[in-house]
Amino acid sequence: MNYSTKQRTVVGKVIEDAKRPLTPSEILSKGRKKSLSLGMATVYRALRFLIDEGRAVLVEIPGEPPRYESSGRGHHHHFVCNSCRKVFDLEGCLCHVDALAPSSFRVESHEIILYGSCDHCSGV
Amino acid sequence: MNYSTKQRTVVGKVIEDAKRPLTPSEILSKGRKKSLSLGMATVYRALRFLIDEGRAVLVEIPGEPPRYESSGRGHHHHFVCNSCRKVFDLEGCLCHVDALAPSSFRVESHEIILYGSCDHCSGV
DNA sequence: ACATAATTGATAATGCGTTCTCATTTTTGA
DNA sequence: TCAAAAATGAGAACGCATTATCAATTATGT
Repeated sequence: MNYSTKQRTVVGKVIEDAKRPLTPSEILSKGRKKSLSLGMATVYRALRFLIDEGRAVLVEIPGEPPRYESSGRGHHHHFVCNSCRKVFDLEGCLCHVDALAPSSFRVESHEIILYGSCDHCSGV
Repeated sequence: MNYSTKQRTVVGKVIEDAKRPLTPSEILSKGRKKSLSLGMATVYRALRFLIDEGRAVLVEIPGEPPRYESSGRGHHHHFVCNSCRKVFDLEGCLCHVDALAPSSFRVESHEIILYGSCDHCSGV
């Protein structure tokens, strides 16, 4: 059970090498460059395994398709470029945002998402 | 063009009376209580008009269906209850979160979303 | 190398939210 | 009140991401 295959290795590498969260179809096309005739079903299956093993995490942005990134990047948040639609990792966090909730609410986690133009798109 | 109908009035009232962002199906069921045999297509059409007129705004939460709330509540953010899945408005904002982005990025807006248990669900 | 069990990939099927269709009803302005 | 234009609502159709199917391929342990 749970064989080690070329395809899963490729999907894992694509995610680890990426500097930003990727959509399943981005993972598919990057994986196909690294080699072989990778199928979409295999990408989804590999993602499930990677998440189960804790090697990848789901990154959800409102109005955007689900993306996946390597786990072990620590607590961080994301920047969405309104121009190229890419999602970037941000360093650090202002964790006292939890104080925004009324005291009768119990805060377990938070998300901060910035929107704007990335360096490439705003530099033009 | 653009008639004033009972159905649009009802959808507008449902959104204005709500203390939190509502999904289209929540709007449908609340609208049907207020009266009549409201249809889902009409809800979607009414939402389009309300948004075009600037009376309603779209609220998107990762992994959640789109919700709509009355505009004119000013700048604010949201709390998602992990238990009952309802979305609540939060007062205030820590707008210096924009500083999280690298200086080469141009920040245009931000979202802060807190997750946890609402007063009702955590009180049990 | 072998037998077994898991994986792959192309495609079909699914689920679900949203939009379209169109006959009927309602609003509007004259 | 009347004719024209718009809105309604039930259901069909659509788009799209994800999952299931299944024969063929590949990994695994002995």
